[in-house]
Amino acid sequence: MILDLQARLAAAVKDLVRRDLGAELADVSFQYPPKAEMGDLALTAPFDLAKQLRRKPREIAEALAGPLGTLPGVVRAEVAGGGYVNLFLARGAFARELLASLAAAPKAPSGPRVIVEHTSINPNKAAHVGHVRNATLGDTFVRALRHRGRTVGIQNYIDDTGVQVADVVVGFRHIEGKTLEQVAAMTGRFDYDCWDLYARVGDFYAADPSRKKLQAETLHAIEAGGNDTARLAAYVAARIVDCHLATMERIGIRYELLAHESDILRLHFWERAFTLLKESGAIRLESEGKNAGCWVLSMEEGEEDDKIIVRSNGTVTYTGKDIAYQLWKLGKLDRDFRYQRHKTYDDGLVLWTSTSGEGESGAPAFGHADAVYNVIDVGQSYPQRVVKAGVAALGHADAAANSHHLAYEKVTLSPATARALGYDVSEADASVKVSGRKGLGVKADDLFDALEDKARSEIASRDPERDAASVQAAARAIATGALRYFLLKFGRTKIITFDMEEALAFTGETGPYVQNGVVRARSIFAKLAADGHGRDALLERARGLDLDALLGGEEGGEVWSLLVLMARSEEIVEQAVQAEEVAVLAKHAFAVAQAFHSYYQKPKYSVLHAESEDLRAFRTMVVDAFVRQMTVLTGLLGIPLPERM
RNA sequence: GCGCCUGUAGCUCAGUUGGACAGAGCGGCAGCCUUCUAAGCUGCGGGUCAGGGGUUCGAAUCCCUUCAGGCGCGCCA
Repeated sequence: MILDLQARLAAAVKDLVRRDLGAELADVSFQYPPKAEMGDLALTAPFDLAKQLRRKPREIAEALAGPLGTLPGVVRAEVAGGGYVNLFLARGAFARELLASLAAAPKAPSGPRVIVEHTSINPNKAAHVGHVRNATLGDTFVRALRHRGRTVGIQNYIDDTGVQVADVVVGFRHIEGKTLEQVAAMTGRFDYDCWDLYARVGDFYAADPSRKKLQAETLHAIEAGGNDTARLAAYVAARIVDCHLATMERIGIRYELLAHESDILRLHFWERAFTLLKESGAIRLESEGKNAGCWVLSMEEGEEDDKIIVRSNGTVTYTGKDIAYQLWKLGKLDRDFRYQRHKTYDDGLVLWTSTSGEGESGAPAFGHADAVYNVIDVGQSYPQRVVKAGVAALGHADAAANSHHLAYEKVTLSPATARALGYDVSEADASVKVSGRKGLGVKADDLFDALEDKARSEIASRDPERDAASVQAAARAIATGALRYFLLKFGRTKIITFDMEEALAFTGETGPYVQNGVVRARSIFAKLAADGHGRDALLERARGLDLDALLGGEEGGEVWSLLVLMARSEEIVEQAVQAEEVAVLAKHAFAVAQAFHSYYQKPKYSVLHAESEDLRAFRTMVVDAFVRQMTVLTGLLGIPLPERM
């Protein structure tokens, strides 16, 4: 909401500068004074103008302060520091505007069409914490994009023909000697069983390197299709994907399309892309040198080596296939998948899957995006740059510019956590790498179970009488909030050294802290109702209050700083989208909750025991605004709000 | 060798396009529950922003350089 105000003020400031100083300001940026007493918005224009006008910032600030103080919505302006102009806003009007914006319905998506691809776990074993980091980042980014008006499609890419799936198939066939029927008859945690089996396959190859040829044969059979090996692989991948979907749904993460590698192969996306790349001259056939016989793509920037797209034996590299797929996402490949319904979520959202067989009618238009965000770990930066270069080389400069790699760092394990998982860790190690090959990692469901258990026991220690269903619902919400906040509070370029004890924290800068703020606020309404005060009547009464007066003074000042912080929310969401950094959202939600906790704590600001009906109405209004704002913010973070903690 | 990322309080991390005395959580110490649930609040202590140089009215932030750690650079996927 503060963005609108800033835009209005910026225009006024430009006019003023033009009229009084005869100078042009390109941008007017606002900052926030370090202390609330210093003002509500800080204008840095005098610094920007200093060079242009060859005058001291302070002098310019003094010249501007007078007229700035008379702008609409501003009650006074003060010069501060070396040349800031601090604006004091008209509190009543500002508060009314904020309240109106919080009451308004969210706007329907109308902006550019965007695809976000995230999760994309190899379908051969259970998901681990690192995968949850990917999914949480992607899911939260989607929520932020939608909030800012983008039309977003969520895709999860399934590499069902890769070497990882082949390895598990080798395990089933050659270690365990199982047929498809026997595998299908397995009960229990299939993804966990495959996790262990995958680790055993690593040992199996290591014990006799000649066994590696089983991997090659299996991979070949999977690609060829129409045989028992391929059918087993398809079964394993499909069943694991369903495990992953169930795991992610526990923390509120859903998808709209499962795009399968096998369909990209069968529908010949690559062949079409190859034709386009050759025709446009984007790739060239090398006749000599180390890459003789290969089709290569020149990397634009720097002295980088050419990237091989088609090998001298005529087969395409992984990166080549990825270029084809990216072209499809951007609507630059005149091929399409066919689609089938995979499942319907309980709220009616349909998850579609790609297919190369018969398609079903009713599928929305997938692909054809104006912008694409691929959420993939930072290790894939180079291939992602190649994909982008490939799109650009085809002459799609805009599409290439709109191809984003949302790169994030890995999750490693703290020595303590690795030891708890039964691994020997030397004293010197600061962290331990997760390894699917070794079966070393914290499984997502195990972590979530641990969080739920902890939440249940915390609840039980506070309220032993509470009924089981209510405990379960709250425990689930708290576990989700704790996990999502934990994974979101770090910047995405930061390696997270995962420590079980730290992840299980429910106090301090955590999801439960944020949730608890809202729960406490809501409990005020319940108490009010029990005491015979209607919330709606109080809110109605608040409409008639003199907010300028109430927002002055000691309590008013505290409320005012809470309102200003809340008003920054839209700006923060936009920042998260622009900087592709959702951690700022998490930090902001925490800051708002913190400001509220501090205010709420003081008995003298009690809503229930307010000195007058007007004060009660005023405080009710504040609490209501906080709940509304936090509902938006926690919704963006995917942090559910339990009825009670 | 080239490229990217990271280095800020004892620990884990924030720090917007350069801006006002460098912030939070945890841990430590001292307090606050017949008071809207204490998963909370208040106070105290804690920093040569890895080192050095430069640009600027102003640098944790930009440039150069050194050091330390991580990742990437394959006719693997």
